[in-house]
Amino acid sequence: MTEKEPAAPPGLEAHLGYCLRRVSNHVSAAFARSLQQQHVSVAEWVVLSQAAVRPEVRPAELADRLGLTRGAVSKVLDKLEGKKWIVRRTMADDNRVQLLSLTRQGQRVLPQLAEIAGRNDERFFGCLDAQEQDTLRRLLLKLSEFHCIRDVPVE
Amino acid sequence: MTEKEPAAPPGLEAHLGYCLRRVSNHVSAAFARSLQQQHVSVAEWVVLSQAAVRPEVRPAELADRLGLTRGAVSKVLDKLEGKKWIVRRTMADDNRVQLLSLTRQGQRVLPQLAEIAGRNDERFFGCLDAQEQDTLRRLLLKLSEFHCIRDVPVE
DNA sequence: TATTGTTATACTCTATAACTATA
DNA sequence: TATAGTTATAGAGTATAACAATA
Repeated sequence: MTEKEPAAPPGLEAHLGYCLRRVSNHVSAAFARSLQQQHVSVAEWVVLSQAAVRPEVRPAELADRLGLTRGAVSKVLDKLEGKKWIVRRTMADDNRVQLLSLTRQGQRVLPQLAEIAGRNDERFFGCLDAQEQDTLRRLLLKLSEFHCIRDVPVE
Repeated sequence: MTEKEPAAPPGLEAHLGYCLRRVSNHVSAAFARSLQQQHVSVAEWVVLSQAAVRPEVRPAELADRLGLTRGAVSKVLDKLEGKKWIVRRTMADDNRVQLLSLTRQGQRVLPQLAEIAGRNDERFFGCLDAQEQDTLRRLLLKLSEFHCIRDVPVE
């Protein structure tokens, strides 16, 4: 018996990164489909969530935090503004800067979207018991912290 | 004190799916960048790996397995054939069908790409000890099996 | 000049569906 | 008619870089 080759997994499954991606893509795709039924993209959900958590956030800060260009953020904001979920206000001191905030409608919609995310989580991770879920979360957080992953994933 | 709100995580981090995606996107992006330095896309790496594991595989089977359309697979094959890493042979019994196989050059390149994947894994998951890595793999496999995830992720 | 946000353009990846050829 | 693979077209999403307004 060799030590290195498990013989069964035919190459790709040997890589942890591959296993992670396979599972992650599956959950994310399901989530994206659920959102899409409400005509919401993942980027919109992430931007809306971030704007809710950081009142008066600026587009530039969102771009940094999300790992997108300002142009890309600008377009997402166009969509969210079109839905009347956020408003862009010009800062009094510096007219170049925009301050973002959720409208009442945006505040009402956010928990509905969060519930979609919650249901998606439940459906997918429900096959793990509480302790396993905890372990998984702990390992993911350890990886996040070790590598200083602060970016909010959009794609 | 409320029971539901952990107060600290501001919304997004409450979702396991979100944590998973954040970590997965980070590893995958790093991997994609490493591959790109060799002018190889993730889709090309996946298709090449699959063709190596299943000699004489047909494009249609790859499309099913990868969750892509046949048209998309056709284009990836064009690229791989252009690099002389695979060849398409017409099946003798049925001229509609193609049988794929790696060229000698493709066979030589594959382990080099696998090493890139390996190094990427090591760099990223190295902060977990052997047991933690094992636990993570076990949890991911459990999720894969429970949800019958067979698709090989491409994006 | 430097900075914030917008826009014009192009690129990549993928799907849909029409198409060719074989069966 | 049905099937395997290709190709034409279109759409989503993003980046790059030129741009306007402001500082």
